[in-house]
Amino acid sequence: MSLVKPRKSTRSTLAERELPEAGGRERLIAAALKLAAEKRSLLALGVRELGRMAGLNPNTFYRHFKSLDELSVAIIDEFAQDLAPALRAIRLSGVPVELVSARTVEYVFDYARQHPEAFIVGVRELHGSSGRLQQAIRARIKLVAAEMSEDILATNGVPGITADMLDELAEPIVEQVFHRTLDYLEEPRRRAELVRRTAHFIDALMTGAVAMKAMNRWD
Amino acid sequence: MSLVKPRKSTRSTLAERELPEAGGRERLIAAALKLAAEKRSLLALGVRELGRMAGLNPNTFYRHFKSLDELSVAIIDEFAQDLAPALRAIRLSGVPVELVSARTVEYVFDYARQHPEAFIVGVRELHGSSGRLQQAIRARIKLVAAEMSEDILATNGVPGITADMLDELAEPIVEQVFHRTLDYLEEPRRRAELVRRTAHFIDALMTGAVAMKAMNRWD
DNA sequence: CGCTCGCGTATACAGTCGTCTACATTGGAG
DNA sequence: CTCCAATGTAGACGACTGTATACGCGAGCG
Repeated sequence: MSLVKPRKSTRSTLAERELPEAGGRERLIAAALKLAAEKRSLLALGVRELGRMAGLNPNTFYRHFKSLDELSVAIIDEFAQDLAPALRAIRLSGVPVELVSARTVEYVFDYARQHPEAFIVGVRELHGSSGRLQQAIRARIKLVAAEMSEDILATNGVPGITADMLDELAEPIVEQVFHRTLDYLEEPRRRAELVRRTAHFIDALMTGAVAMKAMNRWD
Repeated sequence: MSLVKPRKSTRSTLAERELPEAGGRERLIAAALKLAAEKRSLLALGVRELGRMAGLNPNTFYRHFKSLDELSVAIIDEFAQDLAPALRAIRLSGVPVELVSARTVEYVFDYARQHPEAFIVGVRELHGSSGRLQQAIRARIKLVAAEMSEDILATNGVPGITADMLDELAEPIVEQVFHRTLDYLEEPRRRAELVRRTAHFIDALMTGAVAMKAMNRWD
């Protein structure tokens, strides 16, 4: 058994990420998010402007990433990992069914408040010109939607709704919540209303689908 | 009464727009749409790349537009004018109520097929980094949504629905249709399904809102 | 100790950029 | 006819770009 002490590098641990002396990679990621939220799509950023924003020489970029494409994918991966399990926890938490929508929406919106740039950039790239980034983000949306569907069926959260129906409705719902995070970030005075409206939207969609099925208008 | 013959210029009429010899302005607009649909936001395009795409010297851009911002607004104005009246015509046309959603969705999707770049760019800029363009596009969405609300109420198209409820629901509906145009453009094999699903979405949302109101769950 | 690797910097180069200035052509008005 | 406006081109300039190459430093290993 090899007892090799790992080589220490400037790749920071999670704790270090919160320090101003974070490593080059993290500084470039933070710089990219900030610039993409303010200016242009991740893939339209410049290596030199990234370097300036990160307080690094532009060439340092190539020490960590082969391309802007690789940087972009790394960013999406980084932010997509925490959210889905937390949403699932809310849905399986025993919150009264009538409140699940509002609680979930609140959670997502507050998460967006903690990572505003990630959400801004996420929504932007979902509709951007890079098919690859779109697909990466859409895959995450599909995952959240699939879990949501499973949970709703498992808990009988919406009596009368079927897997087929959720197959149609889950993604538009997740997407709508995703979009509304930007409103939530931009309009602090309307926050309570946005939560209420978004929860209404979800509940109305589910309720209507069930009613339409009962009337044989869901084919 | 002054009988002044209007000065002829290279500003083309609508018929001329379809000729390869269209004027500089139209060529720049077409070039901008094409580039923005393929590459980057309108405001991130370059004057020289526009010139190249339009087959013009880059300086010609400044003969027609003060800035990329002005070009962008001109593009949005150009494409927003035809759609709203046509949608209204469908809603007021006497089509059976159960079919209005599908007919409207079909019309919008086919319109998008005739102007693919405009829709691609429209959705992109709706979520882009230019607050001004966002607002311009959102204003058009609000207009379509407001007219839709009026028409639904005037024709009693959705019995039980109120102006308050439509105030919440109309824009998400219009926005959803707008977004789905891109799927319609990108996935020809799924076109019938996309029409059906989008119409379902609209009908379910309305039906659900009415049912929730009847249950006193719409506050 | 010397060597290697990771990560940072500096310099350089060729290319591209926006925009300025000047010029040219055409059509229409007086 | 001359003059002016609209619209197009060419050349120039300073600034900026991505990326190649070289160098430097510190940590860790043998």
